[in-house]
Amino acid sequence: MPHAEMNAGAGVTGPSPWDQAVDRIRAGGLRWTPQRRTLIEVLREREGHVTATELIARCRERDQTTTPSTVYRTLDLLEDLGLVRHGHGHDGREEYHILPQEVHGHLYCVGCGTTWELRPETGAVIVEALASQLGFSVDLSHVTISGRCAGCHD
Amino acid sequence: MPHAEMNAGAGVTGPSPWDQAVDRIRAGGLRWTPQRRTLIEVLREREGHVTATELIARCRERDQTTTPSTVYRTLDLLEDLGLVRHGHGHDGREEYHILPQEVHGHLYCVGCGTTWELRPETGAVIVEALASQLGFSVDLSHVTISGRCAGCHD
DNA sequence: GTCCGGGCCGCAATGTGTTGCAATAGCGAA
DNA sequence: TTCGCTATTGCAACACATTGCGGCCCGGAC
Repeated sequence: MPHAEMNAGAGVTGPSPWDQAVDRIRAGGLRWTPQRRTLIEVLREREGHVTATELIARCRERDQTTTPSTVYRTLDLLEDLGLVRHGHGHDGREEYHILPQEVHGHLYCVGCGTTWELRPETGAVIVEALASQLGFSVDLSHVTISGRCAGCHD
Repeated sequence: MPHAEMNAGAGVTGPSPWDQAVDRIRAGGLRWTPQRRTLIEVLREREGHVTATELIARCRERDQTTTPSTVYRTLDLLEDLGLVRHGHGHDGREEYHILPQEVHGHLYCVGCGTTWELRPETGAVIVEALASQLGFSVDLSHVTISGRCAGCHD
């Protein structure tokens, strides 16, 4: 029985990290469950940022019996594997960054409500400033900076 | 009947902003209530950062009947008056900054759990970087940056 | 001193995130 | 294939934050 996922394009650029998820999970003596499968299916269809609430809703579309606690715990697990990262949006709600190819911070505009990713070179300025002045090593992935974007100056 | 608060040291450095709170509130047609009095008494004993939860607990020490909703609404009111500012801590919980003399961001160390205020000159670097590169004007008061402090590098 | 209007309080309900616990079920071993 | 260990689930309860609403009481008017 052919199964599309079994030969997921393992090209020169590398296979989708999600394809390794099953093995990575099992490698730690952890288990591959339907609930985890559902969440990962949802995640691989999306990119960028998602709120926990949205993920729960999408999982429930596929599996009515999805419970929040399971989703949160699975997300914790995936974060340990580096497949997602969580941060807090401008209002303090949990936000998950899917497949962070590179660690980045976020900007939130209180004017238009948009969220942008912080460009690496801009983030670097912040990281370096704090490192040199205070010896503080920033974890950019957890940073959301509020303010007003260029188009929203009152 | 002498009342200590009536002549609170209005010296050259200016009276405590809290002393003006009553008038500021009344000036807007708003009311001076026992609940608001309790919260302000709690606030004036503290400085720096407090979580909403802690404030509620301290209010309850003085007044068993304190309810969360009242505290949150009073804090909103005080924020309008500029007496407090709220932000989100590293874990997304509400944190209130008492009497922000100057707007400042925060650093949180995931190693030791300490929170520091961001020195103005360091904050300025961040503000300027984002302003010049992206035209984004940062509201530092709402920023909490996570990472590891100098003493916690694994 | 009393009245009256509207701001405010406390309750209750909702949404979001977290945790303890008993029962379930994945998966390696026999 | 069956067994057994234990990771994981789902429930329930809790914690924090927020909001709507009926009734209360602050404070100015008389």
